[in-house]
Amino acid sequence: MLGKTPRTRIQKKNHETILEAALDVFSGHGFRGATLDQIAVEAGLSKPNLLYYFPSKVAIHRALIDRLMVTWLDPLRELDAAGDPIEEILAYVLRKLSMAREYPRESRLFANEIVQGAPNITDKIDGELKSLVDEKTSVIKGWSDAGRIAKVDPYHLIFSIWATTQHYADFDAQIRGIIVTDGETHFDDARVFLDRLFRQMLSPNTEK
Amino acid sequence: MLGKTPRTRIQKKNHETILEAALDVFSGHGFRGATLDQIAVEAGLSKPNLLYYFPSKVAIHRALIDRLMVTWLDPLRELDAAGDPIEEILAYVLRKLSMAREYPRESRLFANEIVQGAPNITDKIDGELKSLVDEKTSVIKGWSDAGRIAKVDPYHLIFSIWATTQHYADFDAQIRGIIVTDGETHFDDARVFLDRLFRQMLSPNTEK
DNA sequence: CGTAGTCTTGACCAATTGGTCAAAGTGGCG
DNA sequence: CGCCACTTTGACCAATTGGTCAAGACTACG
Repeated sequence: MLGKTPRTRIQKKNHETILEAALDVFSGHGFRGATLDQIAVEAGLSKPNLLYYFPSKVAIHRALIDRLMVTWLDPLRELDAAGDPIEEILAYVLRKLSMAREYPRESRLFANEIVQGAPNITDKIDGELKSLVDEKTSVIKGWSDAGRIAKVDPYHLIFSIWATTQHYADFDAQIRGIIVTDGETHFDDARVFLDRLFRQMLSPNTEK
Repeated sequence: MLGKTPRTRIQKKNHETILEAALDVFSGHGFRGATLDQIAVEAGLSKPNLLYYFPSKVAIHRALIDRLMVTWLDPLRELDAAGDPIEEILAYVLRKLSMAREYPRESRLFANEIVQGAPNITDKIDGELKSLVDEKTSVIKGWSDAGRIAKVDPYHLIFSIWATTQHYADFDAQIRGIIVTDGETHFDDARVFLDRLFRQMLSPNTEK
């Protein structure tokens, strides 16, 4: 049996291979829709071999979620209370948009989980996620109260940033059906659009 | 066997009961995660009885999607080229937000499907959805070109409206974990926030 | 009533799926 | 080389799942 942390090189490599394959399969089919056989094939391993490295299907899923939860929240962590308010928030928007482009599978993994009621990650949502959001919303509220940005509900600001950026990863299939460009130019267009959208709202001078 | 349309009263009733139960189960677990037994229990019918009214699991899912596709696009259809541009778009935002509150299961049904690559509805996306969006974006572009609203990419405007409004239904579990209010006041807050967000962006006078 | 069509279900089936296990490899180190 | 821990897998299992079927129950209608 294996301990919590991989020790040998071969363990490290296969651990990685499995998680990579599992990310593909889980993000594309959801937890229930994914099968160990699919993951095994994708990883180039046999099913029992998978279960030599991870005790169960849920354990693989859990390991994925645990690992991703960290990097997923990084863009928000970097929001700097000491920086220029508007530029800080806009930089956060761009960071999130970049993650949607570069890590769409991770985005969909979370989306799948949350759409179905977040059965396996309620603890993480109520825990680290909530506390981080609480911290950053109070920073934003500080800026708002000081008149450095327009008066906005910081929670809904963050929700709208999440929604608009992750949308490009999570609803990619829909977007590709509507915008038929060959390349991925819509990410550039999205960058321009979202910058404008949030800049307008945050700008404090445009008060009535 | 049954024809395409229910004929007797009892058929009509059970058809309805099944679709209602199926909406619950499919929206909460995705297509693959949902089981006929769950739907049967939820509907208060036996599994073979389900299959008396629908030939297969996919047929139930298909019937749901078909039925919902119509009403789901209604808010966009109502966007009136003859109305006041800004108020038309803002009214559309509110209509979408209302649907997210009143029909969260429908929203999640679509979300589940699209996140996983829209395997069963690509035809509908490339068909009615795309043509409707094309039509309305050209209306918005007309307003934009005429200077009646700010210059914005109409496609990304619609995407951002979809994203921000549906987010309240699809990511409800996350929102509830972060905003701990007892009631559903966050829908009212969202209304205010989104109105402001999009009004600012669309307002033509705030040009540089 | 009776009977023909409609509706319902218990029993059953084949395929899939998560997981087990014992036995067979394989790598590295003295 | 020889040994031992680590790694891999074919065969197997019980549970679940979508779907079938034939027999029974119900309903409407003459």
